[in-house]
Amino acid sequence: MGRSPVSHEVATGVKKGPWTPEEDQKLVEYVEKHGRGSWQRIPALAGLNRCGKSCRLRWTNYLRPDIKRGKFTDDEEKRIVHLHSLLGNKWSSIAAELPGRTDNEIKNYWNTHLKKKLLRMGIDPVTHRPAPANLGLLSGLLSPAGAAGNLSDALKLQVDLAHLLKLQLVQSLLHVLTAGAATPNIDLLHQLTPANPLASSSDLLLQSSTNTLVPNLSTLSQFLSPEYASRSSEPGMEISSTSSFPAAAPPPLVSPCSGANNSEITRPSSDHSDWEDLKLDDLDSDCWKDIIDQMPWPEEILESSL
DNA sequence: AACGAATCCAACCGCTCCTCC
DNA sequence: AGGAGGAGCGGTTGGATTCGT
Repeated sequence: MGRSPVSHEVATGVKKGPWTPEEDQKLVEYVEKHGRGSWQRIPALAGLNRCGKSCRLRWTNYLRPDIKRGKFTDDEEKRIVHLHSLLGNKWSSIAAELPGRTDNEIKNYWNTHLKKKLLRMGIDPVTHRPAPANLGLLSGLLSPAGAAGNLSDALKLQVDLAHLLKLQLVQSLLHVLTAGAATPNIDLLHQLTPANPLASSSDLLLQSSTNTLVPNLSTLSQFLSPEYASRSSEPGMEISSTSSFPAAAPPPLVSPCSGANNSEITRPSSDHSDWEDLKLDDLDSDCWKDIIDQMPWPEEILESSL
């Protein structure tokens, strides 16, 4: 496995390629006895003909005692997808949320399994939005030329697209509320609930595990939709404001790098189907103008996906 | 059974970031 | 302030393994 051990003796005499069991043993024994210290000095001190970088990599990706080996569980898969939607290719940050897994392992698993899985589901693994090809198909069917085909299929797809855009709209709303800042836009949050007795700061905001403030989706959802609010309190439907995600967390449809601070996981998650239940039609208050102004319009959403 | 294609994943490379002086 | 050196990160490579014909 890996690279061939032959012809990797560079001019410096430092060995490259796969590690032998003897080398592994030397490194493990040294680190267990003396701790990590300086990786640059470890090869000489441990009696290894390797560069420090190679030792660090071998230790962190393979020899570390707390490494969990074996297949990824469904829960781990979901968490990787969810975290990737928030953080992008920040493999070390993703690995930090999955005890026992290394960034290299997660990266490999993403590239070999999860990326393909998402593509099969029609989701773009980069943006976590529906794949461009699907959107193109849908928008094509909505045009007069496209509607010339099977009408019921076209109507069904039109409904799907409407759901899709509504979903994107709500995701964008949350993005505006949480985007790129340690604190959400408190003014907008208050405008959301002008006549709502619940609308105190403590009701609207929660403190996350990273000590940043995030919108309290439970309160907001009561304003948005009583039906949603009741469902979100059901077991398994709780909205989390911490970095511990619900088991059924879907891949959000927002871009992972669209202005949000990647170092902080502050965006709450919820179940896909719940978003579709949101009743945007019920909302006719002027307070939405500011929020809508900050959102990408559907055309822009489509353009950015195509 | 034999062969080529596809897939997997450990390890390397080059770059950036951080710390120290 | 800025240069040097070390640590860490993300992307890529390529041999081993598995799959398909």
